[in-house]
Amino acid sequence: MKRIKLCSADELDIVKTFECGQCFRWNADDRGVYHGVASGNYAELETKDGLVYITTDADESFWRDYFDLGTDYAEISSAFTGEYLETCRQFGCGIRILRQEPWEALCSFIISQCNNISRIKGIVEKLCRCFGDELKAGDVVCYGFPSAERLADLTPEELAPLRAGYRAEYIITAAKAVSDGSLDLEALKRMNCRDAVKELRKLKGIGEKVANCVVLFGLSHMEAFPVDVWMKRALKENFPEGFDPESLGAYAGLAQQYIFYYARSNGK
DNA sequence: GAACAGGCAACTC
DNA sequence: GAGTTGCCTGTT
Repeated sequence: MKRIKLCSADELDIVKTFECGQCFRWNADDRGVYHGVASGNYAELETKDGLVYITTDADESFWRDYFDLGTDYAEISSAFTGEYLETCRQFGCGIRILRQEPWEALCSFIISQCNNISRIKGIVEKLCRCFGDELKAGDVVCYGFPSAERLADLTPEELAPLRAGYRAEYIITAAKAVSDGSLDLEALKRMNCRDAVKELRKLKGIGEKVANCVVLFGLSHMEAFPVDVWMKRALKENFPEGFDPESLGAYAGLAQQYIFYYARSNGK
């Protein structure tokens, strides 16, 4: 593996980005180095002297895209005005909206429903170990996210060891739809956000919240605005007269992530 | 043992 | 259409 200087720590705060609830396969070791897998590529990230370094076999261009480094977040978030949004933006600065694999995002956010992060991570990890391809990067052995094709033929009984509960059925339903072509995730990327959400919601077990997470984190629709119980609470407290995400424009999803991260960290 | 958790579907009025 | 309930599992 090679070690590359990726970007400045201002552009990418690895702690905030990996801990803000958008992804489930990145974990820090006791030295603060994050280890993870994306699209079958293993990487380690660390911050040193204001710079982010990445150790990986994959191309730098892959990771630049994954971390959305071509987008100027300072510029696009200047549209988030008002005291509260500015506080959230400042608090969350350095968060990147990861451009995750569509299928991985769909499957992961199905698992996320009514679940806490550590349990979600545990289930996703077991899913990869049981059904994903083994990957080798240097001395490290890890597992890729299993394809929809691989999961489509499984029975709920075969997924039972994951302890995903009633979500197992939803995973299989989604895997079948993706593998038989009735749900074309790449096509959803090219659709507008609202239609993509509508398509995803046709699947059993995919509601408004999960669909919005999938389009934001897996399909790069930055205007998506997932609202869960934390967001509901935060918006109610700070915008008692109501709040319209469309007022935030094409990058509402970034604002959502700032608000969410602030709410989760402060309880407000 | 009961209540609850980053949600959804099915059912009620 | 707004409100209620069961659902797997794990934690408190």
